[in-house]
Amino acid sequence: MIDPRILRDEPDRVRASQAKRGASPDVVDRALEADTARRAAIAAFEEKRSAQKTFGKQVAQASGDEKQALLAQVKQLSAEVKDLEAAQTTADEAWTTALKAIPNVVADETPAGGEDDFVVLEEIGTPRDFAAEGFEPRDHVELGRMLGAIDLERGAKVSGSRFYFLTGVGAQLELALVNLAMEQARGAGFTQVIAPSLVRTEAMAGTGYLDQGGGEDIYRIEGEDLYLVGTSEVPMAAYHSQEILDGASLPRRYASFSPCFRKEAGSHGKDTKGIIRVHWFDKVEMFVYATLEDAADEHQRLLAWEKEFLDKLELAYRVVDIAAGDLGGSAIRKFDCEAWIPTQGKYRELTSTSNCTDFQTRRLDTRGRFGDRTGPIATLNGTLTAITRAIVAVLETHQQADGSVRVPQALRPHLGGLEVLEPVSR
RNA sequence: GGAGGCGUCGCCUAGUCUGGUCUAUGGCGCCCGCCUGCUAAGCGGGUUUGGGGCUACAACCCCAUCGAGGGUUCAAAUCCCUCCGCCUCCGCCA
Repeated sequence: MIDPRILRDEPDRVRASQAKRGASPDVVDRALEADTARRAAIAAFEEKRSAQKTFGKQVAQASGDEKQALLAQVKQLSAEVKDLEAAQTTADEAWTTALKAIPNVVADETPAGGEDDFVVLEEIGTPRDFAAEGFEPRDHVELGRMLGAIDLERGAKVSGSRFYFLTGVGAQLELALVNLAMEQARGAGFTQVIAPSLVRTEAMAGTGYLDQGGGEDIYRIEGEDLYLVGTSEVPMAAYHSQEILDGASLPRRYASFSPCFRKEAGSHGKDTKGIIRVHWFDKVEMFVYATLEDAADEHQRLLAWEKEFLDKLELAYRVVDIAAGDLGGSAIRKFDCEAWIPTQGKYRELTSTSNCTDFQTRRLDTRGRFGDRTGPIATLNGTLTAITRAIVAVLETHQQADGSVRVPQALRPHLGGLEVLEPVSR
């Protein structure tokens, strides 16, 4: 949730942000009304409660008839306190609901508009010209089959559509990518984490995911208060919930591995072929707790680390500044790195990094201690590598005419020195 | 999964049976000051968090906060219920 002070003191800033997202400003006024009502309810309750407490002390000291007389008087007061407390609770819940309905206030730099209004910040590398090389590129499905790396048929047989098995060099490739990512993260001072991929409602709601379309894309475990996470951003955001972190310890950087589960409910018919869009994949995610002042700079650093990794995979990609309407509700700004996918003839998202400022920490009750006071802190997240999409980009980009795939230099040490993935006969 | 025990303001801890000066005890740690060639020791003071009022987001006043949420009561750390977590034993298992 956003800072209530911004809502109170600068409601127009919030309205402007809503406009930039292409969303209604009504939520702002509803929240302001709820705030006024809540504060009135608090004042009413506290006044009566204070009177009740004073009375209670007299009761404790009195005895006999005097005590009975006091008890008779205070009984009515007690009933009033109870009603006012209930009213306060109701008003407070209404306020929280209204406040949570407001997405984060987007950054000034964030482009206005929707999905198609992104701004390309830079293009790195040059897409391979297969025509000039004299052969037609195979897509990752065919390459995966030839290499014995990806088994979609059996994935569908066992688990249904949008599932896969990684086999042989495919499995090796995943572990190599994970190791390369973790190695880089470790070198940059990140704490490596293996995070739980099932979390409680509290954690899932804290990141803001349940508010976006009511969690349509999220798997829930039947009969239990557990959700399967779509990213380890969720457990890592909840990791320090209800904690006060030493301000001097910031930024705290985590590189977290976890499987990710997504229903992909809203993407029927999209990317049905291959492993571009699947119900489950593994991912190494960077997650950072930082000061509010440092958050924008840290966001750039996360982007730099993402680029460093894509450079190691020797991919052609571009960096995109996502428009306000296409941001998650938690983020004020988001950069995607999109790699060139030869057989699709376009750039596809491989990594994504968001600056969520204090939006998540407010919900999850994570604060910082700065000297003798406590204050809000920021969270940021960024993909180091999402395995399936990395595999797609690597296979398609580095394929050779005979269906073999050249292994990028940086990956070789993690594949036992393997320089080329060769087709296998099955 | 079964049985039992436990959860107090950074850490440890008193208090819970017998509800009411608990505005929660004491120790450790930490912070400020005094003392002191320096350090240590000693002495004095301070030290949960959130919210509301008023305001300079100070001071001050008030409310809540004893794992969480309900309930009983004039009054709950204390009694009752539900949930969560931890520990011990048993069962099961990678």
